[in-house]
Amino acid sequence: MAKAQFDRKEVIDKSIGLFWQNGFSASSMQQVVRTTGLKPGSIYLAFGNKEGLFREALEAYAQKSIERIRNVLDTAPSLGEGLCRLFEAVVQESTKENYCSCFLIKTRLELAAEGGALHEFASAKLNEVEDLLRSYLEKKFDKTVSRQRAVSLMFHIFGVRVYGYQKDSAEHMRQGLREGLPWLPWDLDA
Amino acid sequence: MAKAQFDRKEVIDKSIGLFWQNGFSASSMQQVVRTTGLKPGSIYLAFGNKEGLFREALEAYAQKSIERIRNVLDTAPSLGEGLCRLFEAVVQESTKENYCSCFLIKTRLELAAEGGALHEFASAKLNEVEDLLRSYLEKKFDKTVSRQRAVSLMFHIFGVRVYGYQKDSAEHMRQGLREGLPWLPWDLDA
DNA sequence: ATATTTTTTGAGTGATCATTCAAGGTAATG
DNA sequence: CATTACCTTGAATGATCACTCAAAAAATAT
Repeated sequence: MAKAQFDRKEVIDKSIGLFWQNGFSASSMQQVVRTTGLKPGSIYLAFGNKEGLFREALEAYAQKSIERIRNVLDTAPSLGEGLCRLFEAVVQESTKENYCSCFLIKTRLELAAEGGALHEFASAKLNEVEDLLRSYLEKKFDKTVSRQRAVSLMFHIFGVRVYGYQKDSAEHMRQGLREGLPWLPWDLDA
Repeated sequence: MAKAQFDRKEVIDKSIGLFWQNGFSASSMQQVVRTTGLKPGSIYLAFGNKEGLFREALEAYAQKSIERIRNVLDTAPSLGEGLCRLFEAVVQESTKENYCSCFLIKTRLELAAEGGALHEFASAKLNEVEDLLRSYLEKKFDKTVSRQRAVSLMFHIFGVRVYGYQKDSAEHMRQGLREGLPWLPWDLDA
């Protein structure tokens, strides 16, 4: 039995880069071949088809994202400060050269029409993020407030992810976040 | 001189439907041919290429959207109530069967990578919406507050547009909007 | 009517799409 | 070493892509 000669994680990471930037439709398998260095046959044996590879890439991205949220919230001195740090990281990310918003959000929007598995998967993962945030909020607030604020947090995540394409908008976004999330300890976070 | 035999507005409207739902890359010119009933030659004579048609469709969508915002805000009994009505309309829209988010937002996300004219155009129009909202806010609030709240309104618009794909979430979204936009007169709007 | 100008038609272009597969290579097993 | 089992290779497939163009039709101008 010959084992796969390529590093699967590496291939997935490169695929995340490609699909995240260009989306599903605008990424061709020939680009995947160029990006990963694999030949078509190897890709199809390992991942089935374009959707299979995209799915694994999206899955890996989602897992990393959710882990990062958990990690930041678990290590911060308080929930509020953790949330502020998460938002600051998203704002920071939007200032980079090749800003790409969020892979999950882009997939949710791009692939909603065909109602396919990828759209469902992206939606499920975004819901998972909301549930996670709510579970953290429920440590400090009652259920009703927690649910409301979880939705509000998602609005602001989506908001920053879309707004972030505007150049030099980081400071405006920080102001907007303070306006909509006044219950977070923005000033402690210096 | 023969005049065009098709109704340009009608063709644009049908193209809006197609491109809004599927995006640029996932909409083929053959679908455009089927949707509009025009033959390829006529389309290319009238609009140049796929990007030209997409651009006109996006332009028409943006104009309609901005006009609608103006209209609602001008006819409402107060600015706050007008804004509430706008949000309620967006929430309502998300409950429909073939919900498609917002054509401008989808374009901004889909076509950011190539940095092309269409991404720039969508971004410019979204900025125009923000400027419009700010100009209305400045009638009631000072410049600083108006700018902050305009950003906050955009966050919530983007938020609802992305969140809206979740089924049966209208009531949750309304709660989330109250949470993040407490300065709006939600209860007067019954 | 006739001439002129513009539009419509729809088959056809070469390029690129996702995907396949037979042949050759490589590693573990007996 | 031989066999087995899996992997890689890369040219080839048919479909579909955006787009073109010469000829027919249609509408105005004279």
